[in-house]
Amino acid sequence: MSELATQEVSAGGVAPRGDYARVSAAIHYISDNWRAQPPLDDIAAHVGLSPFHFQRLFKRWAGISPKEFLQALTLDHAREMLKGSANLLDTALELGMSGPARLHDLFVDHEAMTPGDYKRRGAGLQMTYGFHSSPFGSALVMITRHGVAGLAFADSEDDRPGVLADMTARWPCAVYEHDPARTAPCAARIFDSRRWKPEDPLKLVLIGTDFEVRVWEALLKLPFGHAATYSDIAAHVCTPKAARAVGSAVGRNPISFVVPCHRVLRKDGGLGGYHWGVTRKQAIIGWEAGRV
DNA sequence: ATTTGGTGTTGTG
DNA sequence: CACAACACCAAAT
Repeated sequence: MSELATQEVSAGGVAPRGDYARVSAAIHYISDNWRAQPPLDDIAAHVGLSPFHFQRLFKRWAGISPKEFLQALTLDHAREMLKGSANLLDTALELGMSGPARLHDLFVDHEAMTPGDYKRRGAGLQMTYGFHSSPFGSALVMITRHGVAGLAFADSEDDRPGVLADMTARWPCAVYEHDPARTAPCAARIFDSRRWKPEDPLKLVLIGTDFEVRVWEALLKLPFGHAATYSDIAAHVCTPKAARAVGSAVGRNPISFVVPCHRVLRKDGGLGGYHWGVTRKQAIIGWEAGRV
């Protein structure tokens, strides 16, 4: 009803030419920087507008919001990751079955807990944990003396307690000790790709049910920069019908990022979900795209 | 575009 | 033992 009024206000700056330049600059900026998933504030600042103005201007010209545009670019790239991976996955998985059970870009050596250990709900386990800054927000790292057992993400200081609770609930009988000094080197290494060395693999401990561990092991074989669908994974560990079961298992992946659950996408081309927020999944995909 | 009916695994009562 | 919940999927509206 007040459309006329708003039109008049924006007509104050009689320069659609300038508007076009700004939108165009924004599109280029987003296309160049989508890997870093820049927040609205950054993009707005780059074209010299307040976030509020910019968001409205962009939507008027492009038909979609800056955020939607960013998501579309990410999705495009995710689908590219999927392209050649169909056969690649089969061979990687088959080969990895008989050969050494390890290895992707972040060289990893893992051992799974026995089902018996799993049933004890972590009893007898000593977990040392700490929060550390990462490219994807504050990262909670949990280690046992056998290796890394947990990696989770928090958006802010405020949801750290919730994230910690989420993780400790998975092994309720374990003993937890807060000691960031001990987990810091581990965190530093995980997020610095220059420190990924085959001769000194990162040790992981996979604590889960038999089925879950099989799924997570499959994820470890997905090559950097490639992706698979939930049903691809299902076909390998069980039957293609089990895509949904795989989804749940992937969702319970306790060592996110290291076990690359962000490389699993929906068959219909969608991104699928992410336990720590789809935005984070996008960010990690972008981070990888920047290092192929 | 949305809805529906089909899936396997897991946690709960 | 049954049942509901789930980071899914394909086919039918």
